Amino acid sequence: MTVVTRFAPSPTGYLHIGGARTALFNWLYSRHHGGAFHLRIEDTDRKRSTEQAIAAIIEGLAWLGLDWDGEVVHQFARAERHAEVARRLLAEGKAYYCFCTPAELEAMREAARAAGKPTRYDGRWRDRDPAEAPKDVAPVIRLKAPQTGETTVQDSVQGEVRVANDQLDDMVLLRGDGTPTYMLSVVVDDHDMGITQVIRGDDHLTNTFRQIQLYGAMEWVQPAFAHIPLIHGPDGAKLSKRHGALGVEAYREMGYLPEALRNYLLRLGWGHGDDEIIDTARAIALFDLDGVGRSPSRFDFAKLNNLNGHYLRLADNERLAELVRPRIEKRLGQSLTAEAEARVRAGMDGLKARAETLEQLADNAMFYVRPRPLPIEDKAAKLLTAEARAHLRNLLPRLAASDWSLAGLEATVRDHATGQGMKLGQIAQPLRAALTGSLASPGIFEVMVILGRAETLARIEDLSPGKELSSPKR
RNA sequence: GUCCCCUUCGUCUAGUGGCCCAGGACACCGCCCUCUCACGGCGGUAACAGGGGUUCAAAUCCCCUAGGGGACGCCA
Repeated sequence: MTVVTRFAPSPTGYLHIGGARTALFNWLYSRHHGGAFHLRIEDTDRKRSTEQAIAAIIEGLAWLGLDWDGEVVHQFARAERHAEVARRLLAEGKAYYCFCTPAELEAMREAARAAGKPTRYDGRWRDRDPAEAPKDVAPVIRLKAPQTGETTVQDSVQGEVRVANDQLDDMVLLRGDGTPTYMLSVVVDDHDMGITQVIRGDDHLTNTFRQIQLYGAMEWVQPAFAHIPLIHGPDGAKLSKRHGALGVEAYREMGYLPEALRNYLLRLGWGHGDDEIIDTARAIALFDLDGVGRSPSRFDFAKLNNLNGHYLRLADNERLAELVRPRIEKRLGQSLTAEAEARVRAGMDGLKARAETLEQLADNAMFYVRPRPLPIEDKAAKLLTAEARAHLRNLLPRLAASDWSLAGLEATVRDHATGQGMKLGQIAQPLRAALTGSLASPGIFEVMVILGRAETLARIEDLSPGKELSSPKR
């Protein structure tokens, strides 16, 4: 049987990180099995669904590189089909009208809770004559669910889970205004779309029992289910905006690469032996449901950062230059000159080796593009004592005459240091402070080569007596 | 409250009765490399929630307790 999966978010907000992982697992599963992956927007809640949310979900998936097959299915557009199923159930006596008002239901739940009983609908209209119906209440249609026996889910992740049918009440299929509920819509759509494997968050596990009852009533074959554990925040509580429940676009803004996020999300809740670094091609080859764990996992930025650093080092320099340019320009407050941009490109190998995110990459690249006089960080300024500056001034004529290459500059500076009875570090560090304004940077000879002779000499001359140190603008 | 699920280093996980006085990765700490910072290499600290069983043998099977999570809508 061909595998067909789907990702079915409700467009009431951004594509959050848990949804992204659910989408990834569905995508990987279908790709692994050579099947299809569909995107269905569950917009049956008209009040909360927005176009912006739909756009955010689609953009998020596209950025993550998760492509779907066929057209996007908008659930609400299929409302008439869903209603038709409800009416059929009604005609077959497998569903019934319920004339309870919301207030009445609320009172019912209130009373049950107070009595310490489960807060379920009591089925008061299940066998009642509709002739007794109040005239001013638009009825809902409820499923006449089995009241004895039990319902079992064979879950590909959680195993066999069973619940007594008397724990489940008669769910609403069609609302008073004639629109279908989520429970009805998912089942009908999953059936009509030929979904073979439903992979979704664990929070849907208990819904599954009711959905299985609906499959039973319609005499449809049910798909296989896989409920993956939820993602929690660093403190173990449900993921909230505080920790990592941000939209994927937020991760994009923080400077993460989609391939890094994919790898991170894959390993969150899924494992394959000792493998950690798994690119997408390998993920497709390896992914299967038996590798999915059963317990919730916590979101850990430290690990994401590490992984992102790994993929940053692997990334193409041209691509990184494009990605980092707007971040640099934002810091600079103006567009990059062609010369500045050329420096960033030339220095990319050295820069990307020292960054974990594009934001850090941009921070670290600033010394290449800032106009003179270069702002000097406090710690770097402290290193530029009068004595250190004197050493740098003495070096000036030799630099002016040096061969301007990695090897040539190193030879020049080493020779100078030795001549002064100093270690290389004693001159290299002040040099670094003067040229980058910082105590940490790419190799100093690489920096000099990329900066060029004129700029290098000028930055050193900026430190001459009488010239004030420029402090960093924050 | 009712029902369901989960529980191995701080975190993500490997482990499906003997190969485990528990392996890998991130983080952390040392050392090496070294012009700094990273990278890389080497080493270290650190876990089977607790208690009962079953078995020659349990992280692995069973029961109980505790803790955590999820679901109980005319939301999805």
